[in-house]
Amino acid sequence: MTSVSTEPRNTDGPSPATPPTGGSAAQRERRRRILDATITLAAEGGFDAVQMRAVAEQAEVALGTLYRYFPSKIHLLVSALAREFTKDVDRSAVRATPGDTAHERIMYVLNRRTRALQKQPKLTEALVRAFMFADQSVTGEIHEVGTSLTTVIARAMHGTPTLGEVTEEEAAIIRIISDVWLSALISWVTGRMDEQDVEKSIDVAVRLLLR
Amino acid sequence: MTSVSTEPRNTDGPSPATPPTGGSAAQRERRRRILDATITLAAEGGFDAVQMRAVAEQAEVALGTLYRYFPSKIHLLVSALAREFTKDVDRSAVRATPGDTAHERIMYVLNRRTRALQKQPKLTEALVRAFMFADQSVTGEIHEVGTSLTTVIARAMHGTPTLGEVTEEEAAIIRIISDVWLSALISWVTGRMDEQDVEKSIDVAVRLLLR
DNA sequence: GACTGATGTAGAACGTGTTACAAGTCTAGA
DNA sequence: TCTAGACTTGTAACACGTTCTACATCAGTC
Repeated sequence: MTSVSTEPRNTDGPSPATPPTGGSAAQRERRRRILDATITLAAEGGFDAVQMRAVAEQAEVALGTLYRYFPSKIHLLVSALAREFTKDVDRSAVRATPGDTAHERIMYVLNRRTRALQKQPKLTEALVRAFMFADQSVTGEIHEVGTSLTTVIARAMHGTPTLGEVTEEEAAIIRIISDVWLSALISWVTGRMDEQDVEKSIDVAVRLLLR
Repeated sequence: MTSVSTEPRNTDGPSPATPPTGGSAAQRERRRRILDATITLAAEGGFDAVQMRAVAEQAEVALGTLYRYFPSKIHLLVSALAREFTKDVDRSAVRATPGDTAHERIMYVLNRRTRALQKQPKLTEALVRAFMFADQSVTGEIHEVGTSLTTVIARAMHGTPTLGEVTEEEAAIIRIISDVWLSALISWVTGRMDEQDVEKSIDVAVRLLLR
């Protein structure tokens, strides 16, 4: 039912016309309201419920303004995902991850995040689908999400909030784990895996990669 | 610009109202024409160019008929992908994969397929995006694609066209390789990786998993 | 205080996926 | 052959992402 733009657009500037930190206080406030509305609607009804008119109305901005801030529905949802993930990264910087081995720590971090997402299936569906559908014009936001994820995994791998050097090999392993995690998440969102399958598949991947 | 349904629909029957092999000769012929038109349009203009009205026109069926055969654009594209992959599996069954080690054979198979896809970037974009965006209602077609992929990798791993027993561990490794491959393909489609990155990332994953 | 350019608002308009409907056509079985 | 039912067709209508237009507001400058 819902439509989704797939054409690159807004090619003359950075993807979010209003980046997270720039602009006046009123603008940052509008941006926050828009993302809040997005999360609320997505949590209630998933991807399809995030309708641009509904977001605009709930955030109390005009439709044109919404599009000025986020040039497409996909940008909007991926930006929302990036904001959520960034919160998580900040939290993970505060204290060491529990667990005696890299395997345990990585599983701890990923399972915690997985379970948090699974508590809000509609929201997760909306965010993950948007992430996967994103095209070239969303590169910036996608990259932000990817960075958050690898940072958190790298911290868990080393067991310290401060991030030391990461070797080539470790970086490769982390990327693969991210891929498996995202893949599992999609499978879960689309009903092809249940909660246990997700944890299991990540566990196997981590075990195979860290041996 | 393009719209994509994300609601489950056609919930009272199997996803493709007309499965690949059933129906009259005329129906199989119509199905073939529809998928051919889909591939042609996708190869020319990617996901956005696969417009349902255009597919119907080129396949010389009515729009309603198109929807009777494929209940949504996503079903249509994923079915097209499944058909292409199935062809590949059939081919891989004919002769042994070249290469002295499992690593070499897997890389041979995946690289060959990757390069084939990269020769038709628009087509690949359309098929991969549809695959990733697919929701619950497309489970059947998705599963078909997944099976093709794992079969081909399993054959390459063993080096024989006939498929012997696959251990739990091997199955897990194959799934992870599939995940990495699909992930890399998406990154390539969306311009976040180039050809070499794709091959490299798969090579690293296979090396780490088979050591 | 008036001007100007950027920003925001309200709402219409457009394109494409999807659905609905009325009428024609084909097929199996009596 | 005739008929019931399934299948096709052609076309209109609808929903929602996206774009466009005309006007209002606001911040900074003279």
